[in-house]
Amino acid sequence: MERAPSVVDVARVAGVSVGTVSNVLNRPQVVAAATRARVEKAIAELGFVRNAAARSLAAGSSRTIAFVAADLTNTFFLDLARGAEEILEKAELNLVLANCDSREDKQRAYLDLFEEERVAGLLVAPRQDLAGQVLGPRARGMRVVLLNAEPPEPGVCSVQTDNRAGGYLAARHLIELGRTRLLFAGARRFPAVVDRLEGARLAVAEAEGVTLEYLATVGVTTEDGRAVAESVLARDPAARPDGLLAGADLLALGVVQAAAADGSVAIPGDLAVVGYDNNRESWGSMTPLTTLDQAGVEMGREAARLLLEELREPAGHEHATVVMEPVLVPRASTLGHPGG
Amino acid sequence: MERAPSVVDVARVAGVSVGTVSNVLNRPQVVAAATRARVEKAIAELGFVRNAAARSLAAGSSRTIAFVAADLTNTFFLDLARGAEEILEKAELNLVLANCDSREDKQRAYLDLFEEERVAGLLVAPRQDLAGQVLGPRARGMRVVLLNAEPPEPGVCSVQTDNRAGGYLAARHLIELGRTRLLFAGARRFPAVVDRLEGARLAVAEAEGVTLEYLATVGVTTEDGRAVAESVLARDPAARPDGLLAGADLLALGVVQAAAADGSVAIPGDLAVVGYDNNRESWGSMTPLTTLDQAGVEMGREAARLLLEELREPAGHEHATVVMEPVLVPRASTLGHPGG
DNA sequence: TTGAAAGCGTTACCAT
DNA sequence: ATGGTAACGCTTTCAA
Repeated sequence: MERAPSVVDVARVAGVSVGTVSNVLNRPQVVAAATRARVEKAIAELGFVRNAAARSLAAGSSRTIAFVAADLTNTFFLDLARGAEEILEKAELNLVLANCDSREDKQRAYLDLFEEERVAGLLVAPRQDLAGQVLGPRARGMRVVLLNAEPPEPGVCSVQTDNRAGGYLAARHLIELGRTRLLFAGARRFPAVVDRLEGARLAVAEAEGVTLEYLATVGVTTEDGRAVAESVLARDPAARPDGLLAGADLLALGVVQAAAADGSVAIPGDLAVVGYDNNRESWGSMTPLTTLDQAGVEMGREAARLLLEELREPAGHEHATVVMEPVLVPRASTLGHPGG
Repeated sequence: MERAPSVVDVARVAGVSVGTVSNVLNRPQVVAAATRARVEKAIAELGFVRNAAARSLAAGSSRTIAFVAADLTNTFFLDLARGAEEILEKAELNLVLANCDSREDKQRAYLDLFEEERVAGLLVAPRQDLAGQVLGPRARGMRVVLLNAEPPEPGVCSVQTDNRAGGYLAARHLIELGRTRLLFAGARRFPAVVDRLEGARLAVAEAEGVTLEYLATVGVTTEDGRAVAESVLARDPAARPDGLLAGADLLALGVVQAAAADGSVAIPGDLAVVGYDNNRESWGSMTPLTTLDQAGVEMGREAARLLLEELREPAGHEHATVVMEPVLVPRASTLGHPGG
């Protein structure tokens, strides 16, 4: 356990030069079969493992991509990671993950870390109000693709979903079900939430006799959802909404849970609820949630493709913003029980 | 964007030697305030960012720890990561994550990757039947601590939960509620599941007139749970169990979902269900799940502490196996509705 | 307190 | 097809 064996040890044991060892490692075709065998034998005997640090230092480039995610507990982010991994794997690139836990300081720290590590590229699904943090690394030459966030300035690739369309679809769905008093709950500090609200407004404007109200929440957690339910339940029954658009699934889940616990508001009977995210964490919901699916895996794939493109042609690369359409997944929280 | 500025650029601009630059980076106390200021100014001007590869190559040690997880979609693993991060952060160590998606090849690949990267240490929460994969890296001198898995051989630290105790607690809980026909469902290829079953057997042996039956499943997913429900529903009502011990929460969740969809078996009325994991993904369950919580965050902390210890005293380090006690979290799937 | 120079383990290039 | 050698960017002696 002295010191890990290096290429020079391998070279010595195999009776060849270090250049040849490097060749069997990187361009096996150019080395004679017999020599290659000797080198491979030496590698096995010594238990030699390449030193990636030395490698990327000498080669001037790393083979790993980092994915910095705002919150990995939301399965949407993990779907993004999976999609990206799938594409990167084919390009023989590795993907490592970092979880920022929705904390500004962690996001900053991980971005710094990966910049120091000179990873080949950065996939960043930031806390939406903190997308600007990628500007520094970008300016210093890092390749970065943003996911699920508005590019803070042109010239950075991104993959987003059309949140306005999502909001529109959600509202339309409720309107088509005959709901007329809609309530949108969410935290305006998230740009995505603002867009969804706008989309919902659009759908309401197109309809006759439908109203839309906005209820501000602190965040978009289950707890925030319970607060929304409380606020709704506190109202005179006649003044209650009959359709709820939640800024996120967890928020919707909180509402559904609290409503069930209280018992005086039936879902979807009295109140139809639409979430957003298709977060697996809410899949087990008492009343399966109608939601907007953002096709996370496909977004991740797309982001990885964009990044690969930028890596391959650093020069003639067109910065693109890919916008994907969310799709409505109707379930019991608006449709009622499967049997009915 | 030519070439990133290096310490020698900084040194030139600041009018000092590279050694001095390195000193302000690593041992700021030893350099005169004035010089330090000049260097810091140069660093800011140039937008210098340390190269971690060069750093760990020269210093012979990295400042990052990798966490290789079998399946990050299970929030338990993310809790482990959080706990570890909390401790490592204080030691100025970074934590990067890798998701193996329960795939043997990915787990292998990530272990290889991090060994090549010469990370300072490895935290591995493997697929339980693949804990042996850490043996290679260990033998070559990597510091590794296993989480949630039996050490494949003595001499490797690990943090586990007492699965027998968990199984025992789960069964005892059902027995105390008066259930007498217990069914344990799970996949025996997971050592943890086997232990839980054993624990359950123990509790049953202590009780009068209680029977325990084992039902093999393919895995421990929601889908497997639905299959379990199907199998139970196919039986003559008199031959059905009245208490179910599931090998994991998702499995339990599937049972609950399928039972609700069918409607002929009330939970917990006809069948009380206990899960295992306290997986957040099942928190929204129609019937909140009674489960065993494994204190993931604390396990993560403990693993990180063990790893730090091993890093600090490579020599006189005692390999430890820390076993933590799971705690029963009783909820509606065994107790019935909160109001009743 | 600062400078000079020797590595760290690999790749890449130029000879051979 | 193979060998020799100069980088890569940093840390770490050791002297001054």
